Amino acid sequence: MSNATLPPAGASLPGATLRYVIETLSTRIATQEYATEERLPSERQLAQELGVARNTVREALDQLEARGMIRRRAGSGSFVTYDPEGGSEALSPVAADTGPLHLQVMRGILEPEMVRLAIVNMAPRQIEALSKVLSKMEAVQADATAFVRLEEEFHRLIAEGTGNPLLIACYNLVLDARRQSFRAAMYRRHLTPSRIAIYQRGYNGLFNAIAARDIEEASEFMKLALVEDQRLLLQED
Amino acid sequence: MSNATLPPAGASLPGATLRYVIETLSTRIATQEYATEERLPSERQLAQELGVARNTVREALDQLEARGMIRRRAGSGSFVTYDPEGGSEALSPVAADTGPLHLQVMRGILEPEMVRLAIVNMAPRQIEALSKVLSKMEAVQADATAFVRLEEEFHRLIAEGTGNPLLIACYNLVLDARRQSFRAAMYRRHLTPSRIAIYQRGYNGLFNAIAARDIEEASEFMKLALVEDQRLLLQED
DNA sequence: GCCGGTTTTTGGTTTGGACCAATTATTCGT
DNA sequence: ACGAATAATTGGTCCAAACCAAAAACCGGC
Repeated sequence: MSNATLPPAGASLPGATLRYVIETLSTRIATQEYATEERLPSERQLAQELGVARNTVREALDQLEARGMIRRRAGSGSFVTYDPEGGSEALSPVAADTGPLHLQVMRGILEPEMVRLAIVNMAPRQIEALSKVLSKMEAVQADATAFVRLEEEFHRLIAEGTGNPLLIACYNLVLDARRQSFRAAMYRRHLTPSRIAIYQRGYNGLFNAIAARDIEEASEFMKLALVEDQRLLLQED
Repeated sequence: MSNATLPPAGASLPGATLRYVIETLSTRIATQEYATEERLPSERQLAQELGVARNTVREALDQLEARGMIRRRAGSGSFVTYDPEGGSEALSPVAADTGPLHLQVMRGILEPEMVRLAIVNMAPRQIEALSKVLSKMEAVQADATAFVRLEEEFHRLIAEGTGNPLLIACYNLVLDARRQSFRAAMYRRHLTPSRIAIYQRGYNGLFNAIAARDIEEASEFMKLALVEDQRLLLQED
């Protein structure tokens, strides 16, 4: 099973590696790729497969254990305790009862202002990180899952670009909810390659506006991306 | 490897080293050997002094930070936040590093839109709840602490009036930060009775606009209240 | 004086390796 | 076959080093 998602290579931003491992593993658990009660690969195997040090894998497993998704037994292995049924949820309780419309409204409020703040606040280094994510996006246009994850990373970088801890915290909640919505949408096969191409164009324009520090243009592109997401998420079946 | 106090040598029990470091440091903090607000030695120094690796020191500091005993700032150092006196209320980590300006920016983004949404969404019952809080505010104008608490309740009701769980969650973070800022401001005696009267007038106007479902008017009153808070919180000493 | 750049210090992240203890699998003597 | 000794595997702990970015300290020229 090639579950290749975000290549850990490149080693761009601090915290990126850990997040990648956590995201990957928790997704595999949530999607039952590692089924309930099943034993997941040894830490050393995971480290090799994901191309990271065992220490990092352990750090990730620590957090999954804290979330109650796995349980570890020395000498034996790590076992999935998460069960998609039975009311035990692994995702943030907020995201759980946030509908697509709620999400859309909140993004409409936050994102345009967020870009404005980011533009006047981002360091060149952060803009470069943004561009790196953009390149990765072009490279994975065939893989909708990977694309959505990179989109999220892109947005996260913009939020962090504002340098406002409160805004970052709030937007993390938004991203949680967004991830939730997109899981459902992708399951319904709404994210087609042609759509991805449209998105890609939007992000390129957004990035150029940011790099050029063109506030109004960036804000407009942000709104456009939102409208596109709206089409995708609120689409009828 | 010579140690000053409790040498971890001898028994090589698992976890002994970490526990030793945590015990040592938390004791030093509890006994005010590292006083409140004071900066404690750098991780590298501590590692050398205690005869352990920096990794272990960091692990220990992680736990002390989780307990709310210390707070770390990259490039600056680790500082004792533990205070043997005081109500010992743990504030959210987000609120901790959110400055007054960050808070103000975020409120400026959220609140005007929030009122709009609330107005078109609030049930009569919720409006009545608002009015009750308003009455209580008039009754406690002499008590600044109580007044601020009621203000928070007023805002929370508006947020809940939107019926948007995501927005509510975000705004809870904002309120956390606000509480934090106001603690400092009240300590500096900036919230005088005459100021409270001004606030009260603003809230009355805001409520009337909401009750009349006048969106623009309410949004304006909300912005006004924000400006007043700004005067209070960003005031020079 | 004081403002801007450079250097140093400090926490943050990741890697890689070594050893330990609990568990499981394997092998061997009878 | 069977059970005990043994080896291999797995998570748990700790160490050492390298590099990054944020903050602070420093320093030279206007």
